Amino acid sequence: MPELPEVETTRRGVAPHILGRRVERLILRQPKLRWTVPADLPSRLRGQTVQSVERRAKYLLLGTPGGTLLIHLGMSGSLRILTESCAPGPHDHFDIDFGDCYLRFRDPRRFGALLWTTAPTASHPLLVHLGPEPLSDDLNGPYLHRCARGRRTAVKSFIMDGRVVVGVGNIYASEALFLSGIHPHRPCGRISLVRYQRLASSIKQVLQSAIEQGGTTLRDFHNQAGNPGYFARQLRVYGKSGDPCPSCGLPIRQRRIGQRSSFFCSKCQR
DNA sequence: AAATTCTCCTGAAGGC
DNA sequence: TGCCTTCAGGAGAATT
Repeated sequence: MPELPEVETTRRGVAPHILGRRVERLILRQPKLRWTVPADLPSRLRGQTVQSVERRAKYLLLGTPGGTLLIHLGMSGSLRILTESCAPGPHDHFDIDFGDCYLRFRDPRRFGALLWTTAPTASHPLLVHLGPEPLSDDLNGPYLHRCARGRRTAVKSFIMDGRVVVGVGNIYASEALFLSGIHPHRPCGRISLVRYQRLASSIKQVLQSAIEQGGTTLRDFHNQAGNPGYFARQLRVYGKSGDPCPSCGLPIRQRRIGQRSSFFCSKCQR
């Protein structure tokens, strides 16, 4: 599933193809996504020029003179650049036609989104309450420690809360907590500043190395095949229930925290 | 206010 | 082989 690293990889992959390009038309085949795409979006988008391709959290933001297009890949979404016509499959919900190339959105589970806003994106309801980007200096130990003060929620749910920090999905939450030796179930308000400093750098480390893997996907971005190696990430605990802990050898445990599968070592993580 | 539960959807995996 | 059930998951909305 697209995590922040893959959204960033997608951004870098599509940007050179669509920056400065004029939208000939939006072909909307399936408007029922996470939110129903307004029927007038194709007419609003026609003729707009893409001036910027940015990312905020897991949202892709295509800036045009008339407004901004927000795209979210949800659980199963992907964007591809097509340079020649290719018959759409059943889950190819929209194409943005730039004349000599298309940006095609595919999303089998339809948890993704396509939205349009004419207001500044920073004030958009979906973005305004978002916490800092994980790879920015705004995410640091003191910040997390301060945010967690007085709260009793499990630290894993805490770091997956987009109001605290964005882009830490279920997989990377387990990985970052393992790297920093913190038990995912520990109340977030009962963790020292020093441990939060370690957690902040673990989050950055795990996301940064995943972005570097995303670079592999980037190279054959045009391939039909999808994401070679994407699932072959060096995961230490995620999905490894029963496997030996890479550090101490005890079996990795699995438990649901906040309706999400969580993986950890009960000896190495306290 | 904070925390938990519900919801959208379909492909994959497991059971029989 | 194939049908049926269960589960996973991002994140906003609803509920407690």
